[in-house]
Amino acid sequence: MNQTKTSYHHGDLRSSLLDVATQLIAEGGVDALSMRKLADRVGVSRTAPYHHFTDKHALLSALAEEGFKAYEHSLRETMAGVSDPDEWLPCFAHWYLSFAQANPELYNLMFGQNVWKAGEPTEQLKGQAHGCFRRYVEMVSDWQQRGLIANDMDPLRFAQVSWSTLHGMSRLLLDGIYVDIKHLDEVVDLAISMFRAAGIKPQSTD
Amino acid sequence: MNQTKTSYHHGDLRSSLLDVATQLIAEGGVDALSMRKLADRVGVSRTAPYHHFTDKHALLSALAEEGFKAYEHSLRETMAGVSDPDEWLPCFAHWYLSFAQANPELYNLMFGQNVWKAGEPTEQLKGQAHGCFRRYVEMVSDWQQRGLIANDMDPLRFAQVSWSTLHGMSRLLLDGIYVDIKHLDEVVDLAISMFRAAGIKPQSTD
DNA sequence: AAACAAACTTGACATCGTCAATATAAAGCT
DNA sequence: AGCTTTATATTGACGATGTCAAGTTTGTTT
Repeated sequence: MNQTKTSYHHGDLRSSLLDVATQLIAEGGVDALSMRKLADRVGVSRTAPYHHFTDKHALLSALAEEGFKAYEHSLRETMAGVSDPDEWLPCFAHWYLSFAQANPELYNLMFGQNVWKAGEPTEQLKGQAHGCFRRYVEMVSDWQQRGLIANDMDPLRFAQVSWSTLHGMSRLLLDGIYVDIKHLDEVVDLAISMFRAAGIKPQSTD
Repeated sequence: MNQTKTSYHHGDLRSSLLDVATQLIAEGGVDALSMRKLADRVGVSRTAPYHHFTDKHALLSALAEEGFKAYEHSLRETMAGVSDPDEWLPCFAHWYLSFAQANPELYNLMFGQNVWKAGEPTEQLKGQAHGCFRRYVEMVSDWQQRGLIANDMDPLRFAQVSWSTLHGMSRLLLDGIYVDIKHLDEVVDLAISMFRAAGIKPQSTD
């Protein structure tokens, strides 16, 4: 499993880099990842990684891509185990926050400025992220057709708002602004009930 | 207005540093702010800033604190101009996103990992942030008493969820994940209607 | 005037991302 | 087989960064 690294050519540097990078990030956050330390850990010279990633930014993007794959895989696996349609929405919401909590650094990478703002995001990455979101919109449409949420809303808009809610909660949590993790489930539950109530008109006067 | 800087002692370094730092950040983001460049720009040696801020982190925290003051000031000013209670909630929501958009780098600082995760946040900063949130919870309570939103919800929980929504939208926008700024108002409007519908039970079978 | 503390400076160090030039190994062609 | 090309890895170097340590200048207190 480990690299033999007796020869000049490593043989499988690219994936080794990604592995060790994940490990380094898990140990001390994204800031703890430096190209030099990474190369050192893999057992290769400082600049060797640059033959596989043009940039540090490119490396991070690649990690984010893997994150999106893990995201979809985990999502699919979780949802597959839920047969009761009434549980789909709450299940998704709770799963989303669990995922963020379980992979905080990965989540940061996937949705952080690191990858999206500084230096244009890869086409591949953009595609993957958009794919994730598009699939979510489809889920929303499905929920609407099944009457789980109001169907007089633009599914895209509803997806945008609800995603924002989950993303915002995740961020507040991961960034350490929201320290009160004990009542997280309650917060998520209220969010879910708000999603369900969406589209219902409050009893108006006319 | 500009520093005279003929003497050895600057006289008002601390605030000059904050001013120029704000300027530098406005020019090229937080990443464009380096202690050395900052000192240089102010016309002082590299390490002079360290007599006023123990850390780069401390500097950023101080900036974030100013951000929170600006936040409250802007909020107060905006809300003061709205007499119709029905407009309070939508007004707040739209204002929130305007603020984030108008001061992207400041917003990043106020709610970003820079200040909250890496290196413990100052007590002062924590106090200010919590104060902001506490006041928001009070606003929510007020809305409930006026019947603008359902009053059978824990105001704290509602505040947490709605803040998450607004924060999440802001982040997606600022981080460049949400590119479609054209329809932002529509998204905010749906969020508002969801806030209003919250607490109302969907017509159930029993 | 002397002592002290605050504000500021220069010098230095380790770390970082990354370019250029070079060396080595593997693969392809004749 | 040898020769060439291409992919891969290395060392050296540069400029930038955050920040410590030791010294210098100024203002303040006694």
